[in-house]
Amino acid sequence: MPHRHRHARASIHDIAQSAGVSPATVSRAFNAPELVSEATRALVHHAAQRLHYRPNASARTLRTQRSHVLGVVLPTLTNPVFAECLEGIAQSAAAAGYAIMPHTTDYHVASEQACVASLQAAGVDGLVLVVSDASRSPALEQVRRERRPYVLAYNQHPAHPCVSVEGEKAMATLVEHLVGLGHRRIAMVCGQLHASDRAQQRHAGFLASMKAAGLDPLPLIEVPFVATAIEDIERNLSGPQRPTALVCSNDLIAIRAIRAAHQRGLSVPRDISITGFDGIGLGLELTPALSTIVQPNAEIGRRSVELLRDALVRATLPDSGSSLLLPYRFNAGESCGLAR
Amino acid sequence: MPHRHRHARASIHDIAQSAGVSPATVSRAFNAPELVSEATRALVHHAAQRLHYRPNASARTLRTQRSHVLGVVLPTLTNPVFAECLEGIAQSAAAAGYAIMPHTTDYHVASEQACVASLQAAGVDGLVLVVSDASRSPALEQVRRERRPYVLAYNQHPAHPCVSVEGEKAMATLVEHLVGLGHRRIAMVCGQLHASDRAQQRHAGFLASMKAAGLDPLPLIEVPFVATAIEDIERNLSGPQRPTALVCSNDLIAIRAIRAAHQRGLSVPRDISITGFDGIGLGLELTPALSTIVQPNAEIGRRSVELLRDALVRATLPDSGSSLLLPYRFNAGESCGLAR
DNA sequence: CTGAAAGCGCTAACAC
DNA sequence: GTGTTAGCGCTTTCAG
Repeated sequence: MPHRHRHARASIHDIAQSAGVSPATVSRAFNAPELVSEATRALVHHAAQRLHYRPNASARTLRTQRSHVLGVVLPTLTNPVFAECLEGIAQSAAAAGYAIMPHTTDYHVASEQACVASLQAAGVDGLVLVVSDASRSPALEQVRRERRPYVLAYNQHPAHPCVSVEGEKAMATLVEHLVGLGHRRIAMVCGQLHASDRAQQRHAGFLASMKAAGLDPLPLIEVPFVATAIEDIERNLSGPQRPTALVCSNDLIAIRAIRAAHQRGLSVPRDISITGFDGIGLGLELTPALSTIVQPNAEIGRRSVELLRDALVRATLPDSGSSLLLPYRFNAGESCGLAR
Repeated sequence: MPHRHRHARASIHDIAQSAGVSPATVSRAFNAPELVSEATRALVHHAAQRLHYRPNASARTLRTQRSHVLGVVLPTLTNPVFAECLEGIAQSAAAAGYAIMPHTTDYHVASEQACVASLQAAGVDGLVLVVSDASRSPALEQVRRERRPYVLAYNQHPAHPCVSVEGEKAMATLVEHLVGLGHRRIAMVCGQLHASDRAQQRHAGFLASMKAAGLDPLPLIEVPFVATAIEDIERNLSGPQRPTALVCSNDLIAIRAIRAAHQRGLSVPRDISITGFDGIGLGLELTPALSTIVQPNAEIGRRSVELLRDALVRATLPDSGSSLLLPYRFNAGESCGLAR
């Protein structure tokens, strides 16, 4: 078979031969140029360019035990929060010379663990994770079995290195805003509460600030399935004691709540106020613009990577002491109005 | 230093020793079990389990010249279209035993090429790409320099293997819908037309079907920057000859157009009709729900991976002959109404 | 400043 | 069915 090797990639050996030096020198010319004389360095670089040389990543990884790949485990990319975060991760990883390998779990706890195992097998140098519940997570146990740095994004837990915002406090801001607008009958809407520690924290913040305001929260509205979420919410929007405000555990749910309200013939914010949480880019461009907590989603991703990279260069594991609480901001938006 | 190797990962050698067989047998037990007797297979698996053995990916890659990693190049994850597509890619890649490495280009053509180069260096087995313009793309030339399979997603070009929908035809559906509602003064809104072959195709479809309807298209409204898009659109919405319908090149722009209309005091769809394109999940849940072309975004990702995987198992390169045109559907939505 | 040699962990001929 | 051997492409002592 002719031309079998026509497109075979040049190896360090080929460069060495072509430049008339040893493979070791070629390696040095790239990885420790200061150890090589200017002349040979030029020789090597020319040969490399001529032959389109690219060092073979797996050979290097095998030898150095460093893959320069970071693993990422996220619930889904269908929620823009995580897509925005991943974009941040991708950016800062690329800037630091790392590639990323993302996996999505679709909120399945078992899948979280499988993703971690698969990434460990792939030999990633570190992990950024968004887990359902940091306090009891098989995935995190799996992570800790190996000596590899990891950082949690969005999760907030004293036993782990986390990059997050203060969800409980942020939620208080929303409730206070609504109370200030005269709302008294306020209900919270969330997905499956038990499936997300973030939702739980936001719920805790909701309860606490309702109490502080001397108000009784209306019964929690749980909408476990996307397909039926709008109807589920709608069902809670009738009767004389219907809520005048809905506090949603995230922006996606808020968007569905707005739709539910409209289907009930309620205008937002005139007849009912609705708040979100997350600050997805789209939410701010909607009409009405979402009243929500804007988290720095891309920044959460970027900072997670930075923590990892720091740990990697120092050959130390990040611990809960390196956790970061990033500032959020309240977007008044247009989906809240005076109670009537 | 004691315990230096306490957490070192077990190698195939360790398993061999522990099971009392040769490394080759261990390898076979995993990769070609039928070549190994039941008894030794059990022996090996027990040893592997005991020592938490995970085959080292880079060693395997180095040896077999197959990384089982697919590279992905996308404009951004901030547009849900691509996030949904990446989710599809991630799913089917995982199902087929592949990991993925995504890179984002933020629509920069130079960055596209850099991403490809970096993925090639990383040794990916194949590439899924969404490029700005398939007809003149340095990234694609870079790809073709190496003998690795690649597939374009969303791009539609006769010289490349593509997974896409018929953008031009789909756009006609939208225009016909508007014309059927009595609209005569219709304008198209898009980002930078020259920066995207998809926008160009949609624009061509717009022009063609306007012509077919015997209508003169209003001047194209280009909104190059996200930050000023809403104002840019707003500026085109006054005067007696203002458009009664806006055809937007994608859903994100449609959302901004809706906002622009509202800021001008125009109600959608009563005073003005607006169409999108893409079918992002969110768009269908908005109020008003977007009138748009729904592309099977996750499916586009999945099928791209399938094409790649087929090529990989057959050791053949996919060519333009394997291109796939996936069905789209028209979502009437609520953002279009009768012209008035 | 440069080269020789060993080996990272794995798989695939080839023997037996 | 199983073992032996060689080598994928690279980096890193160790000599010189």
